[in-house]
Amino acid sequence: MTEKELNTEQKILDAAKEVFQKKGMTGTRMQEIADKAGINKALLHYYYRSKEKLFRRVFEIAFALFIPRIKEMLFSDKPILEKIDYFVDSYIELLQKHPYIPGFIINELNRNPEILVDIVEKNILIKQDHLIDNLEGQINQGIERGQIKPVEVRNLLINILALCVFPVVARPVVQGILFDNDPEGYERFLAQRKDFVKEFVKNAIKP
Amino acid sequence: MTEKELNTEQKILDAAKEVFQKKGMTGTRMQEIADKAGINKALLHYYYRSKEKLFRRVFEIAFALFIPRIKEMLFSDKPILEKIDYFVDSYIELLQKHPYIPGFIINELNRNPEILVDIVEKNILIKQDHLIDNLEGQINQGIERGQIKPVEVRNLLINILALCVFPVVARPVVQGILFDNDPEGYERFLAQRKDFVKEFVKNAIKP
DNA sequence: TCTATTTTTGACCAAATAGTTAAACATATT
DNA sequence: AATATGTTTAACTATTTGGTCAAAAATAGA
Repeated sequence: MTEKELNTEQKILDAAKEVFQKKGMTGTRMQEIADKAGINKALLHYYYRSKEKLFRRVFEIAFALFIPRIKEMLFSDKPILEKIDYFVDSYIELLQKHPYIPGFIINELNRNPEILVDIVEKNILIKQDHLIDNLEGQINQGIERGQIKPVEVRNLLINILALCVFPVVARPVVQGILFDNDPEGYERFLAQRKDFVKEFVKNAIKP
Repeated sequence: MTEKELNTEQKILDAAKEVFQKKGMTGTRMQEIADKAGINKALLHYYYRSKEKLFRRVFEIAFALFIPRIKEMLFSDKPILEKIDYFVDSYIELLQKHPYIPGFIINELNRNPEILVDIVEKNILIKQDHLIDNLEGQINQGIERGQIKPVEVRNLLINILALCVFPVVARPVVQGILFDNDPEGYERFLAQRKDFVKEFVKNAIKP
């Protein structure tokens, strides 16, 4: 029945997310996913035909989760300084909710960059040219009005992303070396960082 | 003979570096390393006893490569602003020479954070407490002298690292989406970034 | 040159792993 | 109740994989 089918299908997908995102494509065993979902291994192949197919599904869902905020950053028409505040706040919040995903995406795309080609193909949002034109316009407006100093769009965008993503992705190293491997201490650090990042970026581009 | 032994041992290590750093521990096959080294698979086990041991060796060497610059950043006694310039320059240069290593380290530590414990144990440099005391002192000095605004050491340090490392680690995503998958374009972008990052950081902490 | 030691190899093994199949089970339809 | 359809399982297969071993080849020492 549809009710039950969706349940099992969803249970599999949830289990697959958990294992794939933590151990990566090559580090994941189908048996572990089956165990975590509480079902037989053959059922995995009944719903998703192969490991690769299941993996793609998980990857696409994970990737899509981080698209909307980027899209807002690029296309919404808040003034630039306001936009930075909003983006940093909501992106760091999202990252705290899904800390494994960025590392997962980065790692898997490094292993096989082709995955992105397929995704871009499916996603009209990021397929279009002139992706950054709108944001660039807003930045230029800010410059003309003397609100910020001249700054190249992509450099700025990447810097903001870097400041948000890096502490989550490199957590084991940073927590291990600079925080004496204390998870609670690192958690407090992350919570406090939102404001630091916002001020850091805005100061950096202040005229 | 020692001459030949070192040669084979080194050939294996070089091949192992290449494969492990690109495909990760779980994605690597011993056979592939043997092929790349041009030797029999059994020889791998003759020189390094197991996949795990060979992997550890590769990981430790890769990790150690990125220690000295961090050490300089923490312990040398240049004034803070000068130090930032020097660190960003030399770190980005190092990253361009070894673009696969940071992603490799981040990924493997995510898979198994225990690795870092062993490494810290072996490395007196990063084992010591009060790692950041010296840098903190220099920052406080800069603040007192009115050269920079008040800023928390770890936040600043992590921001600098983030700005250097992220564009290399997340290259497939960023190049794919913001640079139309053009490697040369991205290469030019990276080359030009050194100066942008230095100015960005120094502006961010300007009083 | 003869012998001992080290290096290298091909053949092999046991365990793990993605995927298959045929049958059992459950559910809906009539 | 009988049948058809969809779901789940246990058992199995073929292949891959890390690792071993005994013998061959190369090298060193006498």
